[in-house]
Amino acid sequence: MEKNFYITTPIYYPSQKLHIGHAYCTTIADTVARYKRLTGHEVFFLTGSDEHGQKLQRAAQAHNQSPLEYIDPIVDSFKELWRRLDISYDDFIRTSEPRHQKVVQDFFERLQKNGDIYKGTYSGLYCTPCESYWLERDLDENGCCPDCHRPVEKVSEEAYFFRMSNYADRILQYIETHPDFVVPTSRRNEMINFIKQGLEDLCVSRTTFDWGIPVPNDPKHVIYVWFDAVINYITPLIGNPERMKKFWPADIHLVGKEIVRFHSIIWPCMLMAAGLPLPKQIYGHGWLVIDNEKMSKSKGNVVDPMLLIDEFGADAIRYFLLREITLGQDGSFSRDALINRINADLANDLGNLLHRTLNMIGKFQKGIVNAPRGESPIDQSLKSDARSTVENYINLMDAMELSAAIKNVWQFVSRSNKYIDETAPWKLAKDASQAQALSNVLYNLVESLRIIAVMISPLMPSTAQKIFEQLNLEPIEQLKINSIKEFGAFPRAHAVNKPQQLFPRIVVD
RNA sequence: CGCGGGGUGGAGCAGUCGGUAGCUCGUCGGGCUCAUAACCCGAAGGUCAUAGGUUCAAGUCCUAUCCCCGCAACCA
Repeated sequence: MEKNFYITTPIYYPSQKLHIGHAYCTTIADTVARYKRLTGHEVFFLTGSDEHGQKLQRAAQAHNQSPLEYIDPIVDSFKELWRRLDISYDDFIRTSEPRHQKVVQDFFERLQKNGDIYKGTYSGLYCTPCESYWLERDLDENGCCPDCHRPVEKVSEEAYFFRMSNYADRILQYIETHPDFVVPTSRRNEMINFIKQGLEDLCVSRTTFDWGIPVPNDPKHVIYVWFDAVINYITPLIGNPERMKKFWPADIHLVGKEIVRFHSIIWPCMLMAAGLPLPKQIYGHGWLVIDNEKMSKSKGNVVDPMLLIDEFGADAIRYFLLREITLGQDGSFSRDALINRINADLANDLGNLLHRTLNMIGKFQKGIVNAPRGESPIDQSLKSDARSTVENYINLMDAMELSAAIKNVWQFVSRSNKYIDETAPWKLAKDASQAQALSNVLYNLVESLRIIAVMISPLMPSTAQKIFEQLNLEPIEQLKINSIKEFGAFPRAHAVNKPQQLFPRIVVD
């Protein structure tokens, strides 16, 4: 069994604050990373920021700042968001860092030496006031610059090109022969179709601005941001042969559907040219849609994840994003749906299960979990459901079916609530001759809660820890999946704590 | 004919290899009293966008049509 696991998120562009969509993507990656740690993998989880390009240079100028003066606080806000969201990344790449620049320049030179990067002429439609190239289809209805609506002119300039056309056949064949390389299938089909339309060489340098990584030995050119950006995935590894061996090729590049192309065509072609192995999988997730509309600044419907965390807590947001939305498809986000999930699933089902269980142990057994002895058919059925839930959980998580895996856990939460109804501990408590039966029921409930807590720990790390604290168990941090494969590991003659609400119900007026 | 995705009870969604159409919320009725007005059980509600076709059998495969959405080389 492969014991190393490398997962990445896109590196986000610090031209504005991150929105709920970025949080969605990073939450998926974090949950997968935590799950892999739970199953005994050594995990490397990378995220970062993509800091070059004309757009950022302009934004900085507009604020009368140098690019880094402008970018630094925004990148700090990224890191603050990830801290608040409990994102367990192992490294954070900033493409402006020297370690990255060096890797990019080395990469560029390597391709130059192979003859895969050559100097040519780029010709396009240029708007001088905006200092921007446009394609024919970008132009406004009068054939003018879409930004300033002034005429554009045809110009050409010297530029470097990556000989991507040479790799078109190979990447096409690779995608066709590796069904799991681009996921989901809809994206894979899209890529196959795209390549079949023909791949042109890619212009990989710019001279119209200078905020970027200089082309080696030709510093009036800077390297194209996408060429620069995708290389981030190997930056933390390539200088360290041991790490490289452990974690490259990456297991999953998790990306949004709109940039699948860069990751499943351009980046692999670059890797082939450099003689490096290709990542094992590009996973293109869907978008969050707000009230049936794409989220965008101009529509004013951008959702700020930080405000949501302030109001509802990180775990509730994480739960909602992963439970509500089928990975790979678009999903809708709304405040009503979020509150609904929190109340129904987190407060009523899970929170209340813990609360009523601990309350009964306090009331009926002075807060002590007694050793179980013997079992009824109902007990047996609960235990067998626990086992099959863990089994399904592992299968679904391994298949990246996060939503289905979580749903499966919640079926067991319901099962546990039903178990309380079936066994009616409050009746057993009134009959001294049923003391052992009562102990068995309460034991099975805390054991079920322990198992549930471990299963949700990749998804809701702090909730899982809170459950462990209330059960008075050791910290959950280092636990592995094996600890829940058998029912009955909960300690005996064990004092638990008084219940506290995990998720208060949210009252909507 | 640029490419792709989607149309499933009131709402939001799942549906693998074709084999009795499911889940959550909501609605209605019942049960319980340990619990966060929570929990458990039951019921109503769908000609699976439309029209054809293949098949013993189609939400699922094929063809055509209508509608919605995204991408198109800088928006997760």
